[in-house]
Amino acid sequence: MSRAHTPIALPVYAPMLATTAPLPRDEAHWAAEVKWDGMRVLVYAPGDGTVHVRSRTGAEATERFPELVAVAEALGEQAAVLDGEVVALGLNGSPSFGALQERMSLRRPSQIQAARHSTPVTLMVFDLLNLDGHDLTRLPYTARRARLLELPLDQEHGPVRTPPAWLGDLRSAVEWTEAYGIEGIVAKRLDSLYEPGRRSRAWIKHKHRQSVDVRLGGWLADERGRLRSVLAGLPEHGGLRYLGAVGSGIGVHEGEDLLVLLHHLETDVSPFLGTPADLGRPDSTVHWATPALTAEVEYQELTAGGIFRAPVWKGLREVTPQ
DNA sequence: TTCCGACAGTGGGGTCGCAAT
DNA sequence: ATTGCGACCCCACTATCGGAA
Repeated sequence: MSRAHTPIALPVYAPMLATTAPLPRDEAHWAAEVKWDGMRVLVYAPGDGTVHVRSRTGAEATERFPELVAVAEALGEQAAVLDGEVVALGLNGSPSFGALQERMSLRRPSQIQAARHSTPVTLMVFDLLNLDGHDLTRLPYTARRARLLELPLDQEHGPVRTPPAWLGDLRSAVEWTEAYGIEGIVAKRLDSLYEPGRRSRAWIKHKHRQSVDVRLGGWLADERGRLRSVLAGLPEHGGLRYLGAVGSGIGVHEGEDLLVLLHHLETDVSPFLGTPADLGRPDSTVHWATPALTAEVEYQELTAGGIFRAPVWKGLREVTPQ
């Protein structure tokens, strides 16, 4: 079978990060890629048949995704450092972060082996940082992409993909990803270099986020009584269906104002249908409120349990109906 | 002087796996 | 057998500080 080859020394890289910002107008100078909803990884293949996988923060992740040895098998003696995202496909065939979470959290080898079949993962490769020991980060995006696409990574039925990018057409990318229910896109400047460890403006992420008007049925306070987050829900069957706690986006001043309003509405009984389980940190105190306040909340998606993922407070609505 | 960029800290949802109960 | 909690993953945002523009 495959002979062991001499590994090539590969430098350790930190992944380049994207900035959240409005999409650029000079589309011709940009490419768009799908923003995969999974786990960011750098894959080091030194050319000796092995791979090393590291997470965004540099944590060792090789054992968690044993199927990624496919990278080494595809490359043979070639050495490379790849940047990509590990995703798991849900029942509908599109990437499911929930499905991936179970995979990436597994640590015991026996559990991982069992999960390889029930929850297979795919590596979506989008950048090439090093080839045969030669650093490519100083090459522009288009050149790195060209070198990447020359590699025999994308094999039929394999766990490794090199998805195509839209060149000079961000609008199509936005429409396509929107239509397919994909998280969003990352726009990348065609002439940009790879900036390891930096959150660069040469990469701009654009997400399709949801927005909803919720009722406030309570809040979580810290030890000193200050507002940590508000408990949101939607009216249903005479009560509130719990949607989650929202804290991000509430400024200090706004939080103080909000707390005054909520105190006037405080009640002893929960307005939520059933008791929301696992409310916040243990050192938070729970307060219930008559759900008279309406607010706008933005979020990424609902989890399998029907709870906000990445909720952000947008503000109180002027008028509360009813 | 003003405007970033980096960093630390805060808020959220979630999983596993080990230690304490 | 349960429960608590620390590690890690994902995410958005706030506040601050120092240096570049």
